[in-house]
Amino acid sequence: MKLESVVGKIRGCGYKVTPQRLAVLRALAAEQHQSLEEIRVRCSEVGLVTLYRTLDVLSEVGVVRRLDLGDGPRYELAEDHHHHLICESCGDISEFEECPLDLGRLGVTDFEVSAHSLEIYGRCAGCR
Amino acid sequence: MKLESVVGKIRGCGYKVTPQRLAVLRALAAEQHQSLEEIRVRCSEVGLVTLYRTLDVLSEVGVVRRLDLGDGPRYELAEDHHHHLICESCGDISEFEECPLDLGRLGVTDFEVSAHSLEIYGRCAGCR
DNA sequence: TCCGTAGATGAAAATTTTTTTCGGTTAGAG
DNA sequence: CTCTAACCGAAAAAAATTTTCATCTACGGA
Repeated sequence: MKLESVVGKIRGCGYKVTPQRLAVLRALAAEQHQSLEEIRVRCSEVGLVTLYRTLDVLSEVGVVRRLDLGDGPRYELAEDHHHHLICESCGDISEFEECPLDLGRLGVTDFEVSAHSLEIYGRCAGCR
Repeated sequence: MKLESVVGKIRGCGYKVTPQRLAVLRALAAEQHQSLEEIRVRCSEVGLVTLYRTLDVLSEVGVVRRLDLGDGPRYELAEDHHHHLICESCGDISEFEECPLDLGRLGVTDFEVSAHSLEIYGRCAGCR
């Protein structure tokens, strides 16, 4: 993701671009769907409270996506649209881009769809 | 859902059927996707700790499904397969049965799918 | 470039949520 | 009817998240 556009989004919402926010973004760029603790390790220079607040801000701005994959909350950069494959055996999480969703087949009217999330649970190749 | 089959599942996993567990089941039957607090109100005779443990047991047994729809955890009876429509404006949650998923189109091999969850976010009719 | 200020930061404390401990109780198999 | 593994609730502990508050800083405007 272009840092430039992220900075634009942050400023666009009236927030400031601070070293702490950049550090969190850098930490998030290292790996998708990290837990708070994992992120924290990657940017130990940022205080815990600030980390919570920063993730809130980045989520609000649309740069970060908050996930709930069964174990606690996880966070990832919202660069591309993708879904998750979660192995119930080893806990491994992987992504896939193909969206096997046929929204046309969804028999719902009167609802303006803005986003969706799909998680698939099962057993990964290694665990079978 | 047939109470009988639920009791069977609980016993089948080596758990006992207690008045508290039945009370929680009754509370869950009143409405889908309730928060812990909502459930608690509906079965105030069950201690908080027991409520946590009961939800764990019922989830393990497969009678209850734990949801993460953005705000804290929610629970519902796992009677039928369905997905959720979440209104980002008023927070209302509704269900739909039609599963617009074409798993065949999912380009993933080497993964044994056992379940999936799909949530659709947007604005409901009333909020538009 | 310098200033003023709205927004940001971190440490500590407060809250909220969830889990553990433990002594007493009970469902249900035999 | 008995026995015991499984349960229960209250209190305490631990973990997660939010609030408070005094101080600091990003950055728009002079």
